[in-house]
Amino acid sequence: MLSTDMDFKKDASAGYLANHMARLFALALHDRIRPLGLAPAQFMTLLELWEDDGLTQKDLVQRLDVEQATMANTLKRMERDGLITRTENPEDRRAQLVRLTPKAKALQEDATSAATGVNEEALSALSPEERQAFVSLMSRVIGALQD
Amino acid sequence: MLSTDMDFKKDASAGYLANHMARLFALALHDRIRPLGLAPAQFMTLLELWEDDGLTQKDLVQRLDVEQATMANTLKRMERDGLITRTENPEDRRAQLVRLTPKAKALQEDATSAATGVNEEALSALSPEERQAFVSLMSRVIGALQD
DNA sequence: TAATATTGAATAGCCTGCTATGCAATGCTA
DNA sequence: TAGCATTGCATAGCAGGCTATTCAATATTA
Repeated sequence: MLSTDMDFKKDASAGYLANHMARLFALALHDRIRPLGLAPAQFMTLLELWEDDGLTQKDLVQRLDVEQATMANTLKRMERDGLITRTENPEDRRAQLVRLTPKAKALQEDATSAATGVNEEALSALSPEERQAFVSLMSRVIGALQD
Repeated sequence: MLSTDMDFKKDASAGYLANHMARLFALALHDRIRPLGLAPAQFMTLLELWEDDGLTQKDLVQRLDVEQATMANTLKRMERDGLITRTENPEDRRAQLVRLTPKAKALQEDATSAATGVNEEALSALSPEERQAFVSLMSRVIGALQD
């Protein structure tokens, strides 16, 4: 009996595994940062703003590689939740500067250690060399998919 | 200057990379199967039904590791799109048997080769040994996150 | 400089995750 | 067997992806 493309084994498929793994990561992160009043996409956005407060929506779109509409919705929820404010941009009246509230600044330590905890849990079964290799392989696959 | 958890580098974070990679996989798959009238979650569901037609919703939930409500919505869209029908289960009137339409059966070859193409594109920069290692590492990380 | 092109954001609409509820069918047990 | 617990699904509501569209502000250029 010939083997064809129709024999598709999801448990050996990189795409299937990537999706499953990402869902589990998101769930684990969600569990840990929910007590802080944060959702995963908000955390990712905060990572950039903790580093550089006062970015524009466009800056965030480029740094996080999501669509502009996705970021617009995330920022709307973050504004609703008191994590950011938007202030006028003196250089361009179309764009606004996204600024962290004191509440958002205060979350940095707890949120980053929650995320570090998720990574440690996920990688707990891997040796240091394997962890390094895993991150490197994912980066290369991301590169290949971005062409 | 002390290094703390507050120095969180997203490009070295397994969770961030997993999310980014999964989004790129999903986009690539979506592009390739859109002409077939399929969306990614529908394809995943079809993979199980091509293998075993006549599963229940509960079977699909267990095999694909998604929540029951998620699968209920996916099946609703698949029924709307003429990919499945639901027939009475003689053994349990609560559950129905999900059956493929001829249309869905006819998509198997094209859809699986589209997915195979995405995997090949994604892994194109990796050696055969690296591809093997990558799949194995993802499986182990999934296992660690499932506890 | 007036007309046109580009750019930054907002909005609408869809898919796919999730949690929380509720309901009907089935199973168990006192 | 009557009552309670469990199970299979549907639905509501939300987050966060996406595309497509629109609008106002800015930039370019004829």
